[in-house]
Amino acid sequence: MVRTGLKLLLQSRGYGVVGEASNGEAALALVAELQPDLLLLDLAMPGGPDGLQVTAQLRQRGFATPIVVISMYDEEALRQAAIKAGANAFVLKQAPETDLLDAIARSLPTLSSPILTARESEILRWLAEGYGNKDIAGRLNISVKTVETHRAHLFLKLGLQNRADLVRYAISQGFFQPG
Amino acid sequence: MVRTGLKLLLQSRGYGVVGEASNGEAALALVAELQPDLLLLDLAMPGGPDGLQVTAQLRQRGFATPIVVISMYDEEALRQAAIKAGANAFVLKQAPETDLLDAIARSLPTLSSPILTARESEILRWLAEGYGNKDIAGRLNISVKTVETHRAHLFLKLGLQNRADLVRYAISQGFFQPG
DNA sequence: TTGTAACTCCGGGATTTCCCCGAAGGTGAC
DNA sequence: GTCACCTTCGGGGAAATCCCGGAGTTACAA
Repeated sequence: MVRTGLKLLLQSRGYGVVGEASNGEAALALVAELQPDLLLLDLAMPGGPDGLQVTAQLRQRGFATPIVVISMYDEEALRQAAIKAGANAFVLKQAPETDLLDAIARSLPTLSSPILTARESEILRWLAEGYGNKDIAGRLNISVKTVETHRAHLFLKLGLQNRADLVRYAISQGFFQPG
Repeated sequence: MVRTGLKLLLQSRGYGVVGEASNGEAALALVAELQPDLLLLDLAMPGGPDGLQVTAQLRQRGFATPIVVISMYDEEALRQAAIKAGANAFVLKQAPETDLLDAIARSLPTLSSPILTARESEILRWLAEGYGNKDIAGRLNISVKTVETHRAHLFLKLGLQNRADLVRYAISQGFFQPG
């Protein structure tokens, strides 16, 4: 449940979640299998190795995967232990989500999403809101043809096929909420 | 952070989140102020009254607000205490999100959305996925005209204007995830 | 039995919108 | 200068949309 919530949070900010594990054993196996760009790890896990041990294990096995550790307890000792074990960041569960997103962003310096020009982003918003090419052209005082060109570039850059994809992409990027 | 995740999870299923509180005091005040349709309550909260106490307090004050309690610990005594205090459901944090959604659905019996026929729901899915009328007609072995009829009915019933609205509606109803 | 209403299916025809092709001017980098 | 990119635009064909309209089925009520 909590994992699903976090997953949605991450997806809403444009991150893809390639795997989930409910315990330390599974986490270790999954990291080896999926080679993710980043690992989000809860210190407290049921049975088996806890977050600290998973972190240490991964580092011992040579994985450089950035690790962001989440903890329910705000104790300096825990923080230092996590960092010492090899974690890149330590975030409290009680902290606002911006803390987590900042920590992830800091730990993921090189990831980039397709780069859209200002005009393309603008038109993406309108398209995803459901406006037709003609409406958008009117608002921006350009021709329908120009809007179509930008739309085509959006499809190309984002690898999308249709407007529904565009809506989902915009939602996943946090442009707005579905409801 | 966790609250934001849960919020997204709920929103992705069509529920609106009208308020959030980080402790028991604030929760009590917010429920009185906002009169929500349902209260999602963590048993463990920092300082002040915990989830059990908040539940009991609300019932003593005459609030009939359905309460779904979330707990990290799978102990029968806790479950019984929560129910006895007046909670409508008890869900474990480790449980899959469907448990939470089921519990909420059970506690919110009277909420309804527009009634779609089987065919309409089917076509809504395809439309929201981004398929064209022609594709859908081919898949379902019906004519494009029929697809258009169902689409028109969907717009009428749901009060929507365009396909983007349809996508957002489908997402908000949990037909699929945006990402 | 006879409406009658809802669902599902389909067509014609006019209109609008979308989509794929190419292309031209401007800007900035090398 | 050349090259890449952004932004702008048009032609032409495909698709979707928006008006109508009707027909067969089921189900339920008068």
